[in-house]
Amino acid sequence: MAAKSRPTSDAPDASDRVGRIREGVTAAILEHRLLPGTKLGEDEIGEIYGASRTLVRTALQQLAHEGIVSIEKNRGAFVARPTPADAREVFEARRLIEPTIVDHAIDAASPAWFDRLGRHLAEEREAERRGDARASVRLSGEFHKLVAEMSGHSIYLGFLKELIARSSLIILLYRRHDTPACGTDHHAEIVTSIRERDKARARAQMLSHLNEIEAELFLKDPAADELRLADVLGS
Amino acid sequence: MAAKSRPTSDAPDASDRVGRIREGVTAAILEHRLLPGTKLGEDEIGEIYGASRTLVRTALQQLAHEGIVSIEKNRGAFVARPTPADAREVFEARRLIEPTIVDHAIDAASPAWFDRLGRHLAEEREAERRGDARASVRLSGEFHKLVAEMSGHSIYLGFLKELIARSSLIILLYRRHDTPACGTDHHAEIVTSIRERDKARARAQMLSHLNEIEAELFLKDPAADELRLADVLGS
DNA sequence: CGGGCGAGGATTGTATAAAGTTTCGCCTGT
DNA sequence: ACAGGCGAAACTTTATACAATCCTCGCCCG
Repeated sequence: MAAKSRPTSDAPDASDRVGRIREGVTAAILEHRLLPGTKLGEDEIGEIYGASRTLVRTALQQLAHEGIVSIEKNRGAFVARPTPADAREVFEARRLIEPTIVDHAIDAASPAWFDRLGRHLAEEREAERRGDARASVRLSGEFHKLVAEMSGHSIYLGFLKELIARSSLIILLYRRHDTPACGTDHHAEIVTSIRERDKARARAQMLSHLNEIEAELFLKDPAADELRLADVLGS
Repeated sequence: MAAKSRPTSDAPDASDRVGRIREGVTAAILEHRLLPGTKLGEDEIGEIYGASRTLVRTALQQLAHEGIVSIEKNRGAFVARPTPADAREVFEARRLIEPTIVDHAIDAASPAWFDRLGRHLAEEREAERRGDARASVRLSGEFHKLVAEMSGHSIYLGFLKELIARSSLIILLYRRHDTPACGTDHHAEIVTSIRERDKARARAQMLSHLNEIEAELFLKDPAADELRLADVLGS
């Protein structure tokens, strides 16, 4: 009973002010309204949410643990700037974990979950139709979280939340062109496989889905003049 | 950075007081000096470490995120009490991640790492010889963390740290008999496979090692009158 | 005119104090 | 004698004040 089973993706407790701050900042980061490297001043955020610095601080610490905010001692908190190496690690971890998650999700599938999956796909299509790139990225991540919730595996869910948050940041940083269309189709295919309880196909589809997402990225590794400079100075 | 004085879980910066508190409490929990369910009062800990409640609080929040401390609103922090279901999830996650970690460790293996592995095995044998069960459990966990460090995969390392911390708690809660002897041999076998760069064998050995650890546990699931009562009331 | 140096301002880190909530003991009423 | 409620103490939570640190900008010197 260490962790309560929560039906939704995150904690939407209206009374929990720390949670509200965390949610708000997370959403702002994942929807690309806050760019990597942006300073997150404590007073500034506290002013916005009408909260004291104490609460802002705990929220920022939680986000730092999730990997989407980096805290530098005596400097403050900044939106994290994942390196290409980070990106590769994140996607490798996702390729390891998510096929297994789909497996479990199929075991735990029920009509109620099918409903939720269907509704989510509709939401994704709707955002896609509107051309709302921000919502698309957010919903794309939430799809994966939804599958993880289905699996009923709280540890995998926790890990995946972290990976998803970082992934969204990575995608927005390193995406090559604006090609957000293909993702939805993949999701629909995966849902079909889940409905038909075809584990092998679902796993394969999830894997190739992740591979395609990563393939759309431009992970300049030893390139970029600034990066080389920073690397030289850092070593 | 390769040769640190202490290969403990996190950064043991002497100047970082929050880190010291976290290390101290973690060690106390993992060595079974603090039993699950024990209240961790902020004043109490602050007194011990000569720190203000502010610092204690941040340390406890970090430990809560790691899963070895549970914070209940307006109640305080307690040593986490993983359920049998939690235990199964933890070990399943370890069976998924650790074989992959060994794979990467073999890729990154170098003489310096072999040295560290050898020294660690010696430490484990020494603790075993002394019959120091507490040190044995701690070192056993640190072996797995060491392999994860070798892999150079920071995300896997972070995940594994969480899993190891919870595992230690689980083992101390649910172990059947006192059979701490077999672990060390497995570790030595795994190191041998790493030295010989035999990935397949290393993976298999890691997997069976984890299976044996879990097999030594007694995970009473739907038993215990109290548990049933709590379940009924909770739903 | 360029570069080092120091004071000022701003921001974070830490401690302390006020406010709200829970818990435990005690007391009363039946 | 026991159940129920009231009240005080202890704790967590939140806010605010203080101290330390770092960055910026202007000044002085070479």
